Amino acid sequence: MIAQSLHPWNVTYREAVRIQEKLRARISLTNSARTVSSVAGADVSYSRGGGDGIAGMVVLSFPDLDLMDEAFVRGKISFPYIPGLLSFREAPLLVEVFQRLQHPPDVVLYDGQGIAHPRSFGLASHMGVLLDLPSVGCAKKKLVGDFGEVGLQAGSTTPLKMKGKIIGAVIRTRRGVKPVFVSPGHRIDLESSIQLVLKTCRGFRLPEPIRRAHLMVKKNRSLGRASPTGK
DNA sequence: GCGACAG
DNA sequence: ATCTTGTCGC
Repeated sequence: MIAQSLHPWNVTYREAVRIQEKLRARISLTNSARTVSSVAGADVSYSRGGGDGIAGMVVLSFPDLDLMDEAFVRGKISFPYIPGLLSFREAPLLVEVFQRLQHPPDVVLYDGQGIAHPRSFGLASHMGVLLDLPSVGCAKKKLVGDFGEVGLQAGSTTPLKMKGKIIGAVIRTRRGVKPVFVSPGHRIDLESSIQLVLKTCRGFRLPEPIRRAHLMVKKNRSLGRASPTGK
């Protein structure tokens, strides 16, 4: 159970930034999982206008990537989208959906940044700290940082830097597509983050866990109302 | 003041 | 993210 008092979501921009600056100290960039036998993917989709949304998570075996578990939850989205504060908009529902999983994963891939963030505390890092579970950020666009050309071949990577420090990697997960931006979230290092993303790709731009979560969430949205069990 | 700007 | 038709390519 997550202590509500330590993780308030109804906050102002200033308070949110303050929380990030405080929680960033809890991040660990050392691998904590001896072995990875399951990898989860998370995603959130919104309804038009943005009153509420649906968060979903799928757990796949690793390295086989067979479906082990999945869950989704529909709820209100109160915080607006502000670059740098995405977690205050999506984390509430993501924490809820995570708690509905029957089989917690060894690591979770999030559709957003890890430490490749203005205050080194993107969505993946925030979720990792809240759940105290290894996490990796895999975004479709960069939020911060500079990088050079990325090889055209699948698997090519180039470092993402900010103020001279390597904060992540830009990865071409597939030939002919735009690269993705990977950065460790919590309890994992950059090299392992990169390898995890590459090993979970199955011919698509996005790693399978995130891709499956995205499809699952979007499917349930079209089905209308939420399921009583959320599963 | 002018860009940049996860989902 | 979401709003949207057709279209190019494997």
